[in-house]
Amino acid sequence: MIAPQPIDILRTRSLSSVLEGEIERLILSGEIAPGRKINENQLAVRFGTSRGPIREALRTLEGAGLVETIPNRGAFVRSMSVDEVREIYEVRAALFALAGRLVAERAVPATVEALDGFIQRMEQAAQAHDFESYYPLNLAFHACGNATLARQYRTFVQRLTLFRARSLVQGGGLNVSNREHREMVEAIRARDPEWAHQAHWRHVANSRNRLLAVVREEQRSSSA
Amino acid sequence: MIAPQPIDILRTRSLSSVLEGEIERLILSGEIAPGRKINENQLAVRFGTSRGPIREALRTLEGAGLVETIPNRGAFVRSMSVDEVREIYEVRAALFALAGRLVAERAVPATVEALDGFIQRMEQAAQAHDFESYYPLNLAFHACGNATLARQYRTFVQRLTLFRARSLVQGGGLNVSNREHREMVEAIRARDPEWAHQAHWRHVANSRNRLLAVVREEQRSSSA
DNA sequence: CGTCGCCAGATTGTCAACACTTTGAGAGGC
DNA sequence: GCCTCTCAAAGTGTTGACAATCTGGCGACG
Repeated sequence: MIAPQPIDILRTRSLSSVLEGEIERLILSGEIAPGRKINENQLAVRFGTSRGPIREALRTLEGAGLVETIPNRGAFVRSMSVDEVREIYEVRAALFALAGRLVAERAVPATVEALDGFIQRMEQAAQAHDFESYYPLNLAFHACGNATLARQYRTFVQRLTLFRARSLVQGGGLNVSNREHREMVEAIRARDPEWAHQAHWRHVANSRNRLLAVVREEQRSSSA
Repeated sequence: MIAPQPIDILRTRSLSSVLEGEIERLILSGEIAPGRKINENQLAVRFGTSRGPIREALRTLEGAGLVETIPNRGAFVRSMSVDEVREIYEVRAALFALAGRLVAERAVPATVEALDGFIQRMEQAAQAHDFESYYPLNLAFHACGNATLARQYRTFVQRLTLFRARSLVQGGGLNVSNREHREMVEAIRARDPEWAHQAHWRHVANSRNRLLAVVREEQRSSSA
């Protein structure tokens, strides 16, 4: 794979867009915890730039729902309440189900093959590492022929990592049943949009339930 | 109606957020046509500010999908292709259907009453003026109990106004069948989530078909 | 006559400085 | 001792200026 960096990186990427990715990484990795304040000056000296591009990057991240700004107080990493997580899962289920439906309608044999191969590797691997964000992004969404949908879905999944129990969101994938995966692929192979829709929807709903169950369990044990 | 401007407008709103709304208006009203370049300096002198806040506002609008920026070339009003419109309608249908489902699950009698009253006024009025964006925003979405969904849906509907045949998007509402409206409310009143889901989905799908039909008609007559 | 290279104007990207707001600590009064 | 007021430090909001890049037209050359 050839890196298209030497020219492009400075040609197509302005400083603020690079900073956007960099700050996003700081947030998603948890280096700046949810609820914490984001100091513009601090970031400016850290990245060796002025505050201008940083402010622009923060504005973009605000639109993506990763950051919340309070006038004259500054920017804060958004902290997700359980209710908000529930809301996001609702929307996510609808979007994922739509993707499943579209793939089932439009899938070519190569698509089904790719999905099959992926599922096999999934089942071989003991750890379904980060399946939640990997599977839909790289396969179903690339194949569904709706770039708008793919982009939208991405931001929603991103927001979930802001949930205070971040490890839970990713760790929840470990419990994911391979049966659900297989059913989704099966529905796509059968080119049954309605089935695919429901299978994908249920998968997200189940993921949500698994997560919320862990959260409840955690709360109970911490209050006990 | 009392204007809460004197204090609030400068207290809670930073200059860039005001500019964001102002530029958004310029774009949605068509004063700056899709595809046209947005000159930062020009806007700066027009609003009597510097370019900083304007650049921030443009970054926000870029995230909302109303503006597209090309490095070292500047910002352009996004122009929607027919394919993109089709994509947006697909996502919009899924989101609207979700709203319908949620309202049907959670509606209290007052909600159904409000919907009923609205439909009656709708049928009395000869012109279903701007129903497309009014109905869902003010009623279904406020009632569905998912603020994230409401916000998301709003940006999608906004983008549609960027479609070159903007008048079509709004004018399309004039042809809307009252039967579809009534069915949606009926499904909600019956508290039948699945029915509401499908009714809302079909409504958007039909809207899309009506719009695309007009577009095709337009193309045929212009090429003939 | 068409093409290429070059230059000036316009515009964006970035920076450093200024103005205003918030915050937190300490002095003073009750 | 507790509350309030004042004030300085920190940080955000905004500005104007500078550097880098793009655009369009002019002239030279093949």
